[in-house]
Amino acid sequence: MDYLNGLNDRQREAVLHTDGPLLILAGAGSGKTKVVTHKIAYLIEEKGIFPGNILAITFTNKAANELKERVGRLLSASVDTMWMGTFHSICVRILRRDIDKIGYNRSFTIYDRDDQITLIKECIKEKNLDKDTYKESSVLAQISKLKDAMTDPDKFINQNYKDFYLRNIGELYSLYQEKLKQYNALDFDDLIIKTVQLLKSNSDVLDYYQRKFKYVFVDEYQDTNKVQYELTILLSGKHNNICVVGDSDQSIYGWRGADITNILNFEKDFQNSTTIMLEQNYRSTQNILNLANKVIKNNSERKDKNLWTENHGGEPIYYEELPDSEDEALFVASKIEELISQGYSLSDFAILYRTNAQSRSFEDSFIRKNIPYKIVGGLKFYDRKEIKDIVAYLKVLQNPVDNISLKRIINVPKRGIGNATIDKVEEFASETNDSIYGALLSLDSISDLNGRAKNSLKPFVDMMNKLMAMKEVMGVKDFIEEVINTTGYIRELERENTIEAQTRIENIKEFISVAIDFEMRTGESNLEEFLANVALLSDVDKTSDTTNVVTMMTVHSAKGLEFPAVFLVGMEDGLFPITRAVDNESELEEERRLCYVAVTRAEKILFITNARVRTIYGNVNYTLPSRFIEEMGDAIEKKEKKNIKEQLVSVKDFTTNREKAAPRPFIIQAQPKPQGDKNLDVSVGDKVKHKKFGIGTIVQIKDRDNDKELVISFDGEGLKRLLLSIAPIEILR
DNA sequence: CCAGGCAGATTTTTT
DNA sequence: ATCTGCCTGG
Repeated sequence: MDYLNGLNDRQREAVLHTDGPLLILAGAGSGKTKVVTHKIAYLIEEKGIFPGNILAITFTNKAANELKERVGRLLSASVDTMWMGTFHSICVRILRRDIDKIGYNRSFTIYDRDDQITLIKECIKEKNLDKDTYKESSVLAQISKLKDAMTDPDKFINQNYKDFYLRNIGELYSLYQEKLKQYNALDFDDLIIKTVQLLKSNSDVLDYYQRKFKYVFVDEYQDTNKVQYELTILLSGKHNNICVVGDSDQSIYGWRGADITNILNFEKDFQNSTTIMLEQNYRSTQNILNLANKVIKNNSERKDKNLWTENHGGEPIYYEELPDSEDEALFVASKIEELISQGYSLSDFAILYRTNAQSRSFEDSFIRKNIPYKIVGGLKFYDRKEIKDIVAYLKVLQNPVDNISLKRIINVPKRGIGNATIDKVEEFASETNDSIYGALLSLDSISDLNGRAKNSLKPFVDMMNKLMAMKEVMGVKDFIEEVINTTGYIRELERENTIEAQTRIENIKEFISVAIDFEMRTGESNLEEFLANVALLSDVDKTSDTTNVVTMMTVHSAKGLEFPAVFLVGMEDGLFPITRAVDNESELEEERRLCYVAVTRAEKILFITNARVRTIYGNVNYTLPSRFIEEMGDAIEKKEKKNIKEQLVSVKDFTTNREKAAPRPFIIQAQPKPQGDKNLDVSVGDKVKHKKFGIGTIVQIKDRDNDKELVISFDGEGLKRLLLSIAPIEILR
């Protein structure tokens, strides 16, 4: 088979350049996945490289699986021995083999964001620090930054000895790491850092991997951070056949420590490197590309490049300004219906927004219009309480010294083990330098505990011991079922007998099918592997491939994906770009890159919308269109604003005194409304008289554009939802 | 020990 | 607006 078929000159050059460092600057939609798959196939088939000598690092597991599948389709040989995965999953694989060489136990647990928060809370409490001054998320962010810079706690404390606040951050960092170690747990950052440490301190391990990985690929290189960069250098160090692919215009993870200079300095960092630019786009129409180019040109810190395509023209870019987010959602829903009647299918559409919270109004309108959809990210399956609980059980059973998980489930379902009891056990544990579970094993020697507490604890310990024994002889799926039965978790939910409990049970069943899936897919039935798999899933990975539905997600999640028709919604200053980026040039540039990513997801049709009024935290904000819309200029087709609700219910009186938007800085709090014909000054509790419903009491008031939506409880009629402007009511006062 | 009620924060993006 | 965590009374 000819692996060069169907490639353009540049792509071909990239495939053929196999030896030495190679940087592929791949614009959006320029066929980089094609290049990588063909290149790997070429290496294996034409150059006789063993798949086991190839390492490919991608941004999500889904991307890794796709890559593997696509390479597999090009080849006759099996690709199973090839290493493909995210930085995190690759590192877990390396660490499972050899982490004992740096003093951890190989059955380590991976802590996700929630576990991290619980852990840092524990640290803040233990150090007696004020939890308002040391907010968990902010402390964690700082720790993560320090880890990324490979600054160790002691060094940081010494550097900042005179600064009370920073010194405490350092102390917290130190304690946090200590506890992680004690609980035999690693957070996301640690997975990579510990791998780097392992490789640096054990030359035989390093040597093994350096020999093994003759060819190393890194995708989305613009979003790698410093530690990942270092790891890349270590792994590819011997053969030096490192091929990185990326696009600096699509670097959108700066806030997470991604370091754009990794890609900008590639040529300096790697001797004798070659750079290939892929600028021909195969995804989008000329109109879409023009728009994208026009926006990204406003960034000053970038290498100039220009995407071009042979798909001339195309549909114009549609732009629509709507009164509020509800209208925006209805507009999108009805446009989708319209396009479907023209032959599009549901899976062709994506709705992209800046923040997860925006999905709500779209969900509402889609449910109303009966359009099937799925949401990527946001309210995540794996974040549900019941799933976290089960996972916590599994984590403890696999790694009993994991105090964080143990404390989560020791009294779930309720078994009469209260906080006072747990505190006493924990105290005993720390005095004897043991884990909580270790302390529980010698229950009788904890003198502080009264008989009742011991009577509650004893059955728990026996149960856990029994489960640990069973774990050794059972497959993951069977074992999970055993856990939910033995612990009484399901029984408790069944007893509750509420709709909510029913949903939780469904979710647990879903989780079991995840386990079945895992066993089938990997042929593994090992709990450790399963847990690592669950912990390292990205949002994109976690979303089931429901086929024919509309997709909703944040722009971040959309990276690397493409859709025939894209709705880029909520394009308002203060939302996109987000407020905190508005007065910071480099953050604003990242927002602009984000906008660029959003626009370039579209193949054929792109709609851009914004809402004049957006409700945040339940209060009304007047907004201005995003500055990015200004920058798009004549590349978009601007139309007069339309009010869908006005078409449905004709509101005549309020079209004349439309509020003027406030001047920048853009989002301001709603002012008291000017009074119209009717007395707009109503409040909850006021009595009203309705022509048909009679006397009622206002129980709720919501701002609606220039109007107010009232919820009124009428005597004998129940609750009614009415618009103040048009409802035939008078206020009785 | 626990359930239910209230006050307060929360929302940028995530492996 | 919704969720979380803390406090109080049983």
